[in-house]
Amino acid sequence: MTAKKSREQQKQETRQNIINAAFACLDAEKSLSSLSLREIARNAGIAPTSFYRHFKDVNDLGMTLVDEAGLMLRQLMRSARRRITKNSNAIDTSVDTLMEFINENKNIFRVLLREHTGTSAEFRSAVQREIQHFIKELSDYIMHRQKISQQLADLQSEAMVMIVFSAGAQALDTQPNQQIVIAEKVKHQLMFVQLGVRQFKPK
Amino acid sequence: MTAKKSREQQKQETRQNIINAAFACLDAEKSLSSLSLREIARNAGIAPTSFYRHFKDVNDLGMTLVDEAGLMLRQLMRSARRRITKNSNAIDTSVDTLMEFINENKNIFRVLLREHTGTSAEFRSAVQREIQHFIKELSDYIMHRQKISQQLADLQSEAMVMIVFSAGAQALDTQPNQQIVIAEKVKHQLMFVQLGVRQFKPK
DNA sequence: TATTTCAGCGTACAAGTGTAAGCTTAATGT
DNA sequence: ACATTAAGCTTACACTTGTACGCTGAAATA
Repeated sequence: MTAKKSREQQKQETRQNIINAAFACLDAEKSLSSLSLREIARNAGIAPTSFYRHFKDVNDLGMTLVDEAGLMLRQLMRSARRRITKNSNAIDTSVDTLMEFINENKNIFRVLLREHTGTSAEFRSAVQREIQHFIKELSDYIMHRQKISQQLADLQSEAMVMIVFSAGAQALDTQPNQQIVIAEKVKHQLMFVQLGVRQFKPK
Repeated sequence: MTAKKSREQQKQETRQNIINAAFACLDAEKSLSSLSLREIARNAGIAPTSFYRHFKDVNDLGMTLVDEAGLMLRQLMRSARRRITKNSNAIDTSVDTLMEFINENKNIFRVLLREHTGTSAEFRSAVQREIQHFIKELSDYIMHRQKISQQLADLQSEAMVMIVFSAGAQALDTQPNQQIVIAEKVKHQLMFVQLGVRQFKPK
């Protein structure tokens, strides 16, 4: 049986329904700016005007979605790093982890990719911030692992993230068998960057 | 005085007006999918329904815009390569040329960036095609210049283009003084890739 | 000169949008 | 026990959208 819900519990539940409905709507052919409040409400099973009880407007919801997506990505990184510390290749493990994430959370990754170059300056800078976090964490890891300067690690990290995200964008529109090809390609390209940095400032 | 125009001339002129109006509309906060036919018509100085005399729908116009934007980018590459062959650094010249282009044709570059991850699969693959052309031409140049295998040149070229485009995206939302920093950053990152490839397959 | 063609226009309509105003009803506070 | 609060609903309104239909007038063709 379903427990009786307090008012606050119920509200949080509805709020989460809205968020889930929005992520579900944000597929290959819907962006935050082309997503209507009514459409979200319909999918969340509430009346259009009830939306306002939870968010100021679609922009407000959008910021929440971006934050949530960014958070998931950072959590992913941590799990990937945990998988690495054995004797496995860091690049391979990271790429495989991210590719897996993208496939299992297509719409979440899509939000970040799409709004990164989207029509809302607010969303763009929010995504940019999330990506910077992503880069920063990788940079710290690289700096510690490869014993290079922070400046160099930042450059390497950013280059790598840009390459990986671009590959992710490709993967979103690609069948799983082709995705393996993309993953291999990316691993080589990341290797180039790593080797290049080592060469650039030897020891 | 204005010369009398033939019907065909007049039609082409109006068509071009529509294209120009559309590019003008596609600023920081308008994408092809959020751009309405009526808005374009308004800006082109024609009645909404007159639009149909020139394009089947906004999608049709969009494909034309993507093609045109891609063409400009390829022409740019050729001019950049012409500037290189002296004794200047290939990377520096290419980056500077592209950055210049982006600043002088913000909306044109924006269309490519935005529709690359946009909500229309048709646009996405059209932009992807244009980028592939871009990559291919750079790859040929690299292969010839650095005497490496085509496979390696393709990988290097793609990595470089992804890095440069990402930087371009950043530059679009950045003041000119900060753009110089971005340009310097990109040049280093491209150098990493170049050095890495050389290292990966020495000679 | 008479006929045909067709770019551009005005009108009209159905569908979808954001959101204001006010009601209902059940959980909460006193 | 009663009063208050607030999530969710229905209704309503002013807009914007794409596009079907039919007209006009001038250029092209015969």
